[in-house]
Amino acid sequence: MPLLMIKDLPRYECLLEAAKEFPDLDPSATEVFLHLLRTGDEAFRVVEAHLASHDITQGGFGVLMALWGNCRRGGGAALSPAELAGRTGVTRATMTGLVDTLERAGLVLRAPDPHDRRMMTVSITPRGEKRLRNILPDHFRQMAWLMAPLSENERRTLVRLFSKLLRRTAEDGGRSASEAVAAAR
Amino acid sequence: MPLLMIKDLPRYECLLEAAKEFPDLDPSATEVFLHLLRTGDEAFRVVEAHLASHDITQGGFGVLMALWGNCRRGGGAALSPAELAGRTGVTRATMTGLVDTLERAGLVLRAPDPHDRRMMTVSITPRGEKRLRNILPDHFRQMAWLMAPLSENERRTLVRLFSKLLRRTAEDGGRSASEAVAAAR
DNA sequence: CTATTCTGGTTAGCCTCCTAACTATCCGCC
DNA sequence: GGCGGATAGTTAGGAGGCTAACCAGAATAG
Repeated sequence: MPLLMIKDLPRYECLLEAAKEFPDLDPSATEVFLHLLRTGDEAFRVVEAHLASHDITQGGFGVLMALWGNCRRGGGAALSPAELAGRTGVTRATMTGLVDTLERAGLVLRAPDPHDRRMMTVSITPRGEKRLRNILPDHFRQMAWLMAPLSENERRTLVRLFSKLLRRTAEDGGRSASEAVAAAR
Repeated sequence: MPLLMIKDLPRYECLLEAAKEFPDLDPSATEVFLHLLRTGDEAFRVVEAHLASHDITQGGFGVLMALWGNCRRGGGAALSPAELAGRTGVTRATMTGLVDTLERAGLVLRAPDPHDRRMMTVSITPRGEKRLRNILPDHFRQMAWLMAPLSENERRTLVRLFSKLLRRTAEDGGRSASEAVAAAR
């Protein structure tokens, strides 16, 4: 999510002033929105840099985690590309490319599904699992380091507020947020 | 920031269990981290979709906002690509491509700098400004809609906690977070 | 049992983003 | 005044993301 808007977040007074010209501008909403995107982006870049030092991308890491997690919780050792795409929030076409890359690196294996000849199964290789176990401890430490400034109470608060926002984006099923905004006029 | 980890955030009990195997895993830190990335991603996608309906990308929008904002606050009507790259948090190489696209669409104009022949100046065209004024009201409404579930108090809290996290990622100047993590072992 | 429709994976083409290298220009220093 | 280092913009090459279109196989309708 690089390049969200501007790197230096505007001061609140600037937002108040801009709101005079744009009556639709809600200063506090804008401020928290910009902070959210900026903070998410920063956190994302930190872990992305860490993963890059282990020669793996965010996308590849997500796929490996999905496979490994599924395996560990007894869901079977393999998943179809469509299932992986659904779990990682990416299109099937993108998943093809990700699995290509991972397969080239020997971290993952593609095999035809014996029951349905349209389907493939993707499974993590021992090498992929080893790579993952190599990355994870640092990865966890990094998340802990990033969140260290927050007390347990503050963390609970954040999760609660995030959940509120996630319900917002998830709500109104087929109706997109744009439509909802348009309808509110 | 698409594909951050997994679409369905793990339940807290799962994190507690995983922490038994990985002593470095801080369950509450992991939980808030995942929620942060997920929420940021959702919010990002919402506005991205809205901007796409106006035939503009996040990157292009950021550039236009930087130019327009700079102009409005009396900083002059034009900025150099390097300056734009700095403000939007993108590399100079990326900015070349973004300005290319915007120039093709007639929203922006490139001109040589009269004082320094290495430099270019990028300025927003009337058409670009018109496009922006066309987008902004909906854009502001969208941010307000997304943040509507939060009270003013909750918004203040969020901004305060985000600021804490931003200080964390910005701190330790040259030293990267990875190194800090490594040093903490 | 055939025809239509649906579904899974891939391909093609585009955009954004990156790093690394290159070119042109400016600047400071001897 | 000229030479080396810094700086601005671009180019080249790669990866990830998307949509749209395609093809093979499966499911369903009649």
